[in-house]
Amino acid sequence: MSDEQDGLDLDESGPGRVTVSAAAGRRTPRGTLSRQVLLDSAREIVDIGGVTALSMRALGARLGVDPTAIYRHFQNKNELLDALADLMIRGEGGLPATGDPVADLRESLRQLRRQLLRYPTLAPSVLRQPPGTGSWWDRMEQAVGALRAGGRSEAEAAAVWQTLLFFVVGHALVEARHLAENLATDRVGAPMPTVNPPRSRYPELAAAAPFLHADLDDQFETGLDSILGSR
Amino acid sequence: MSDEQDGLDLDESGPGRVTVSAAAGRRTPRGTLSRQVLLDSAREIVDIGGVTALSMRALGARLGVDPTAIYRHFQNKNELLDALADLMIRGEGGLPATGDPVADLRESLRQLRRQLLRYPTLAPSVLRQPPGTGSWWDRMEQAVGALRAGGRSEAEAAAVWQTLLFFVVGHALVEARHLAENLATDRVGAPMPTVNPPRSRYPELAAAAPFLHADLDDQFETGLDSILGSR
DNA sequence: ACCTGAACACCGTTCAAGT
DNA sequence: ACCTGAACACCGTTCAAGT
Repeated sequence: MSDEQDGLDLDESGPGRVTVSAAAGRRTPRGTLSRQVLLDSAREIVDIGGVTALSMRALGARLGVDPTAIYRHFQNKNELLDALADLMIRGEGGLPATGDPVADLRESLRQLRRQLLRYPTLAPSVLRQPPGTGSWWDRMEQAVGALRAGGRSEAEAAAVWQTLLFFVVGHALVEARHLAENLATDRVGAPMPTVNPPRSRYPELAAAAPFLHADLDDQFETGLDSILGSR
Repeated sequence: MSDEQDGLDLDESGPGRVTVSAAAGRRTPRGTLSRQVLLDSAREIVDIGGVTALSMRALGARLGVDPTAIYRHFQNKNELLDALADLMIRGEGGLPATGDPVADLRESLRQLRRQLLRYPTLAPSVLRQPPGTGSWWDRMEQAVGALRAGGRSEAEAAAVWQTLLFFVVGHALVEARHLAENLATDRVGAPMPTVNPPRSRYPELAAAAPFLHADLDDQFETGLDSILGSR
C-alpha cells in the first residue's frame, strides 16, 4: 500500500508514476496517422494508466511517431481529451429503445455510468462538456421525451435532466475512487470503509453512517428514484 | 476573444498563460513560513489565476521563498490542494441555524454553492474529498438531521445527501463555465447561449431548449425542490 | 531547524528543416 | 503533405549543502 495521495484522476503520481509506452521500437509509416488511430491509442493509454499517463509524448512513443506529429490532427491536448469524452458520452451500441420511455431513460443512465466506471479518470472531461453540447443531444432527446411523457413541463424536464446528469457523474466519481482504493489495498469487493465521526458531536451522522456506503448499485438506483420521484 | 479551449479549471493555458507572482522582490524572513501563510497565498493565486496558476514555483515566488521550502509544511502539492478544498467545504462564518432544519439545509447548500462560484477552479478538488471525509461532517450532520426530521429513513437520508452534494457541485461547475465564457466575451449578465439542435431530429430537445439555460438561480432552487421532493 | 540551489525527469507547444 | 528534431518555457520533487 502506498502512502501517496491519488488525484481526482486516480493515477499514480510522483516517483512511482505509471508509464505506458510499449511499442517504442516500431515506427508507424507515413500517412497512417489519423484522428481514429490517435484516439484508439489514446484510449488504450487511459485504460492502462489513467488520464495522467496520457501525454503527447507518451502517445507519440506508443505509435512510434514524433509527439509533435499529433498536432496535425488535433489542435492541442484539450481537443484530444474532448474527443475522448465525446466517445464516452455517445457510448457504443446505441441507446436502449424498448418502448417504455422511463425504462429507457434509466437504462441510458446506467449505460453512461458503466462507461464512466470503465474510464473513471475521464469523468472530469465528460463533466466539462456542458449539458447543451452536441455530444449529449441523443441522450438528452430521449431523457426529455421520457420526462415529458411522465407529465412534466418542458422547464421541469430540463431541470431534472441536469440533476440526473450531475448525479450520475458524481456517483461514478465516488465509486471509481472506491474501486481504485480497493485495488490498491488488494481488497477488491470489500465494503467501503465506514465513516466514523465522533458520535457525541455527530449523532445523526453516526446513525446514518452505515448506510452511506451501502452497496453502490443499490444506492445508484435509489438516487435515480429520488430524482425521478418514483419513490 | 481567444480561440483556445478552457480546461475544467477555466484557466488560460498555452501561450497566453496567466501568471501570478507579484512579490518576486521581497524575501520572507526565516521562520515566518507556515501552513496558514502558505494557504493564504495559495488562495490568492487561485483567486487571480485559477488553480492552474498555482504551482509550487509560483507560490514560492509570491512569498519570496524557494519553492522547495513549501515541502516543509505540505508533503506535496496534492496535500496543499486538499487543504484548500477543505476551506471551501467548511466555509466561513458557520452554518445557518434558524431552527427550521429544512430551511437551514437549503441555506447550507446555497452557501456551498456561493463558495464554489467564488473559487470555481477548486470544484474538482472539492468533489475529490469523498462524502465521508471529516471536512464534510458538520454540513452532513445538519443535512442528515434535516432529512430525518422530514420523515426519511437513515438509508434514504444518506442517499439524498449524496445526491444533493453531486447536484450542487455539478451545477456550480456548469454555472462557473457560463460566467467564465461571458467574462471572456464581455457579455457579463447575458443569457446563456441557447442550445440549438436540429428540430427535425431532436423535437423534444428543441422544445425544452429555451428552458435549459433559464436563470441559474431559479434552476438551482428547482433542482433542490426536485431532489428534496417539495415540488 | 529551516531554507537554498542544483539537479532529475518530466511536461505542452512552436517552428524551421527534412523527406 | 506530412513528419522530425531541436528548442522554449515550463512542471513536481529529491537531496546535499548552507545558515
